[in-house]
Amino acid sequence: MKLADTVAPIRPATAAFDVDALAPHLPTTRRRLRTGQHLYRAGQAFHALYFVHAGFLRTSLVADDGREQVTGFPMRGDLVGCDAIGAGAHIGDAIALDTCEIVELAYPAVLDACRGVPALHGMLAEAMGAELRRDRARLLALATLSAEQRVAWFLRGLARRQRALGYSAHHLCLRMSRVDIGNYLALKHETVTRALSHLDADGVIAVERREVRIPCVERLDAAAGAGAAVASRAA
Amino acid sequence: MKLADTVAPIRPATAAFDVDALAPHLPTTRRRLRTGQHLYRAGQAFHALYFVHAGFLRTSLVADDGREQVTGFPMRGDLVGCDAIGAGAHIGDAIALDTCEIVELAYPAVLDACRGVPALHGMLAEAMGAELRRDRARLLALATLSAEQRVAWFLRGLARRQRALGYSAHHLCLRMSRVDIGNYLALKHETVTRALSHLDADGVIAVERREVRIPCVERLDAAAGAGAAVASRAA
DNA sequence: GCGCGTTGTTACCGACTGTTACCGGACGTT
DNA sequence: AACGTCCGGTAACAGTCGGTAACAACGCGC
Repeated sequence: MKLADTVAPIRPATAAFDVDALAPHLPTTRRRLRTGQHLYRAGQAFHALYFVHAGFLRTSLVADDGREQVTGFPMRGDLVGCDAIGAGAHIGDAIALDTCEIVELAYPAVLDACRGVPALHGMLAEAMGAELRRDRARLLALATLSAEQRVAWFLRGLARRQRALGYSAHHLCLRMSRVDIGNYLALKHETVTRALSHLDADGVIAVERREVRIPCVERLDAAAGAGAAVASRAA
Repeated sequence: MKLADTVAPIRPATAAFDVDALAPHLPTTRRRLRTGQHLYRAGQAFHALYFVHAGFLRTSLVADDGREQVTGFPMRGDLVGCDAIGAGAHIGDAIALDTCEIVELAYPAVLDACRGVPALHGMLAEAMGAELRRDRARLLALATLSAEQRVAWFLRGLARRQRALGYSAHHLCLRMSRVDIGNYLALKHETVTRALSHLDADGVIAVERREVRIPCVERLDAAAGAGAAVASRAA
């Protein structure tokens, strides 16, 4: 049975990591997570990468003193856990924001599987390269953008990913709390609220709790300011 | 001829990437860069990774509108250019801060070389994983630390890497300008100067232009605050 | 020597964001 | 229904950092 037969296959342009092509060469297991369940926790032994087949997660880096930095919100088509390769243990948590379908790829077995198939050869390295580019685009955004621009940049990124998966880019459902968004963007949750309210007042978006409507994507691009430029290339 | 015969070999604990073990299986070329010369520029076709055998560089991410974000200061033992894997072209500049000895590793040939030798199998993935962890530790530092703590955290990281390479951790020579440090830490150069002056006034360090003495590493750790905790694990 | 550009330092002011506080609503538990 | 908790929104206040400016130190070419 193919991995992606319950829903439409993920288009190559969307997924850096083609788990369907890999599956025949690697024994994979599927896991189902419910909201709030952990995929892994900081300190747990690292023995597998995880491919998100459906659902949304939140990944974080956890410091020794308990401080937490949200590193991303993986969704369908994303590969999770790469930052533990070479470390032996996971350096942060991964928690489900809603019901998730996860494909578990044993490490280092996944290396052998890629090795055996020329077409899959650089796939893992390319997926990790893409993750490096995303991290650095975010660093640039955090370093150069104001609070309001960062929030617009964040919404813009979510909308683009939704659109890449075939959904509408004009309506978002934020699975994460204001605190999570703030942690991701190096802001406090009050500031996130302020920025969302202001963008709403300006007519750029329409916010109601965790529902966001984006009438005009171009206006959101403009609100994200100059930082928008690099995201399109690095995404 | 071995690659590392002009100076002492790099200890395995220091270098995530063991270029000496790889060399017999891959035709490598050496390049020499002088201060100010570019190793690559944003937009150039990506066809090789670069291993720093000696010298210091500055890598950056360049946005479409020309804004630049410094992403790191690679030194002896570091692998440069990984963030271009899968992108086709380099996403930023790499410039020499002094005379550099660079080993050029053709891509994707380096994948084949690793594939042929079991011992080198996950080496590239592990080096990239380490880079991901460094990026995320930096994100945590930028998100949680004050300006002065960030500067202390930066100096502390430099000192640790110097010590790992066998040099003294009590004396640093900053190859990069205040502007570069500020860009790396998401601060303005005046703020970097202020932080350095304040740390000097407190007796934590002694600064004179680009020379920094660190009489007591523990005091620098303390000045870096809580953010110091994660760096040791993620570095 | 001299002028000039670059880099580094310090001071002052103001804007942005963090801090604190309080309130309301949604949700689950007893 | 009553209660507590979590999440979200708003407001007043305070602190940090950026913006600007002026100046000093150094390197460079003439």
